[in-house]
Amino acid sequence: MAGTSTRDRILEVSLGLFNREGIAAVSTHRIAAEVEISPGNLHYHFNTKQQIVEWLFRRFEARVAPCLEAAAGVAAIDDVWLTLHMTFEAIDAYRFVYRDVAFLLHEYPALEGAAQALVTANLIASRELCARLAAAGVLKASIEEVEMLALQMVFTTTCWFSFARLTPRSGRTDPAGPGFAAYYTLTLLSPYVVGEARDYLNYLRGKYLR
Amino acid sequence: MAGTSTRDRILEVSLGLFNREGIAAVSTHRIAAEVEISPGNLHYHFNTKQQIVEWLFRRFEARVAPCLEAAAGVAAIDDVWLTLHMTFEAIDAYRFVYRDVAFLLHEYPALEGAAQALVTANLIASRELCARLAAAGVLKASIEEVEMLALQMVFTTTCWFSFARLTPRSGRTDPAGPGFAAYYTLTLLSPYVVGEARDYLNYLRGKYLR
DNA sequence: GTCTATATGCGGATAGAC
DNA sequence: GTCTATCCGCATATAGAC
Repeated sequence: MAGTSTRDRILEVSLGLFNREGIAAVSTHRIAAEVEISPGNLHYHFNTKQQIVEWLFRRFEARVAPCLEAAAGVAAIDDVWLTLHMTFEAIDAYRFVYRDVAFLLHEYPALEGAAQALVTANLIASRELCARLAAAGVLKASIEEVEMLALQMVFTTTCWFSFARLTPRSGRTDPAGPGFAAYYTLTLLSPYVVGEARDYLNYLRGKYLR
Repeated sequence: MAGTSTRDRILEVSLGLFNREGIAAVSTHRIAAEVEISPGNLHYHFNTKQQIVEWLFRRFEARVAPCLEAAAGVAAIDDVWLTLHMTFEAIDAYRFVYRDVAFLLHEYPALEGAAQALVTANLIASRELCARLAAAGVLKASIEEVEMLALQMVFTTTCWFSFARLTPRSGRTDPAGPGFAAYYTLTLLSPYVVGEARDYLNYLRGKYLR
């Protein structure tokens, strides 16, 4: 963090603030103060707040892309486990994006297309993941069931952290962490998993519950 | 709408604007203009914007309560169908609440407890719904599976409409409507439903798909 | 209950010196 | 690249007449 450019520090700090408090609640003055530069200097690097948001969004896309690639290449339950973890960690790192999506898209309409494209890409990758598992005999599901499973997975990756904020932190398992999110998603798959793969899946799920 | 009091008209109009554009994007001036009264008059009825939001939130709670009661009293697939419809219509009518939850709770911390309580109540009702279906032999699921099913149902009712906004409107089925939301939720249940109840459930699901 | 007029503050963005 | 100082506009909230 010491040798990084001011520009990068602005992005880092903005990301942290946006994730914690939401885009709407964080002013450019606030960002400048946190980076320990003047508002004028902030403006030198990014003319508008929107530009900061858009840069962070692009970084988010770049961070998610390999997750989708990994998802589309899955062949066994183990890969699913790995993929889910990658994906949830990426989304958690940029949770400001889905934190208040409606607000984000309303305020920055330019992102609407990109956001929908991301969900669509996610949907395609998840569909592919399910189809491959079905082809490998790990999953037993009709075309329609695969379609719905993919939808369930994308819905979960997109919205889980928003939801987790509303659930009471009960005991050991924290639903707001990537671990529980992955556990939840594996559970969606479980009714359709057959044979010994199912035992292994349940073993993995058990590990999350501790 | 003609004979209603100014106070009620303010709430009605605010609800509409909040649902459509989000709380953050709607100013009190805007509300006053839409109701066709002066900002000063608006202030006479509600001292702060927060008061409007809190009143609407209480109305939302009142609207949801009977849905939870109905859910906890379910005994057959038909009742699930009815309950889901009621619930999604209620949430759709007050969709501003979950539209940008994080923002809502950050801006109006007083609502945080109430919002979490609502989710908890929803969780209890959904758990009861699943347990009753299991007892009636409609559902075959372990305790842990019932727990996860309930969680899935609550997650869906809470976040579905936020997510639907991100999906491309493809052809006939509009994922942003209460109908598709109910269809989606029934699908979550389906792997655990046994016997002729399953056929009936699939028949119901088919109706949504047209 | 309803209005007009206004106070107050904050957030985004800019100008211009160093 | 970085600063200080400042403008502009909007949103919340208020004062006081009718």
